[in-house]
Amino acid sequence: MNDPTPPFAAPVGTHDVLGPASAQWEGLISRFADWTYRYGFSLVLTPIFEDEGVFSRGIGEGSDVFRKEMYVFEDRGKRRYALRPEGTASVVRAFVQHRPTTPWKAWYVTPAFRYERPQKGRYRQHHQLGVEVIGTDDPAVDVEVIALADGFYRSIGLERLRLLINSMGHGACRAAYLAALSEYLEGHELSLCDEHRTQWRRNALRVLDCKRPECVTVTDAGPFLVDWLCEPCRAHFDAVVGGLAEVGISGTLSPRLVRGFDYYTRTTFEFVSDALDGAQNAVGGGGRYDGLTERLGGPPTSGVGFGSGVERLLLARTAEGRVDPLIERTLDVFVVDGGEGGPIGPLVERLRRAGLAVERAYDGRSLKAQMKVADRSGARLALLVGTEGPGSTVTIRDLRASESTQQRVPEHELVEALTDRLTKTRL
RNA sequence: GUGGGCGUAGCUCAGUUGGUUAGAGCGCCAGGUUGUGGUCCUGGAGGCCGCGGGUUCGACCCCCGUCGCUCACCCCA
Repeated sequence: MNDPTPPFAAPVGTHDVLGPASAQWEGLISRFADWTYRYGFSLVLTPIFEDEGVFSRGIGEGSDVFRKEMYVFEDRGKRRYALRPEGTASVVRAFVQHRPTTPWKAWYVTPAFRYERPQKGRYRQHHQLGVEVIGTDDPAVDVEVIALADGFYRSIGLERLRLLINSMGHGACRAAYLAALSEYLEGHELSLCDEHRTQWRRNALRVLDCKRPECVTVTDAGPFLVDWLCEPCRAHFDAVVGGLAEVGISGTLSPRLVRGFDYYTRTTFEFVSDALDGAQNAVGGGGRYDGLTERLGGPPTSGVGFGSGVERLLLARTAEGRVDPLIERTLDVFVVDGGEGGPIGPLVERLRRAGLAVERAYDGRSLKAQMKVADRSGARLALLVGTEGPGSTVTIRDLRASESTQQRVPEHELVEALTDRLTKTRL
């Protein structure tokens, strides 16, 4: 009973979600489920660990995530696995394995793991929600995915959002651009920042994403991918931007936006919140990955999707002053045992089976104590049973009204009476 | 990987230049007054002051180490 400090705590960079925070999570996730439903998506569940190759080939060995943030381990059968660092690669692997009819529209919410030092809005185990559409390169789908993200974000109260958008090209124009960029960087190697002076060859695109002034100066004067797009890629990008405008969504062309994973082709985008500061202002992002299925052993198949960090979204909501849980989780009735009737268990069960949200107290507490618990439970109504001896009537008491109002009701009319009162108190 | 800040009750925190039984508010429990909650009053439970070592007659306070939390840099959600 008098343990000093508990022997265990959640591991570094992980956290438990309970209390008011868990209501926010429940609300956020159910709201996201609503939005994906409207757009024709269905839920996909995949394991949180995969063969390491799913991620090394998927997100790319040149990505920072793979190089220094992967949670890899060997199991008892000496197989090398990795905890998923993001959502897309697993979903694409599942697509290749099961080959659902296309276009396949799947949504997910899942833990994701990055081995790095935790800080505000960034954890070793965090959670991501997102969608993927696999099996079409129609720019209308890019528009849908972005519109879904935008609509969902706004529905949870994020208003200070900006959409950044870019095209990474595909195939020949991407290759031609990479060659040009490499040639350019080679000539300006000495002017790059400390890290990229030696590392740029690993992944030249990452230099575009570098925020250090040395790199910015160099890349500003160099080639940008949007100027190198081939005709089909150009047309695709124009169709995406045009389609967004048609549905009333405006974005900013952001030629530096290359994102963290190697698999992106053509459309890439990111939503940043001006309510969050600096380095962690991205609340979500995604793009197209037209070569990813092949990398994972499938047929050439186009795909596009986006993902968002749940913790980051909640942080952004808070920063915008939104604390409401987005979902109603209020008890309808709290049953108080007056002690002079029979056991209240059967009555509580009957009400629950009738569809009401019902709670009660335990441990034989006093009437006063039960009323206190009832009050704090947030229930709309208290139901007092057995307060005036055994009988067939119970008392309904409104816990919300400032002037307490009570009504005695015969037990056989109880459900109707409660339903009736609840309808009134909700108005 | 690199730096800064912080570890005292379930929570938020006080704790005087080191000095005896370590405090407050909130929460929790019980009782009183409202027939029966919310307001108010009374009482109570709950702390090896993160952990280990050192200095000292004496350490929550000073020193060293350690673990943990947190914030920032890098990068990402």
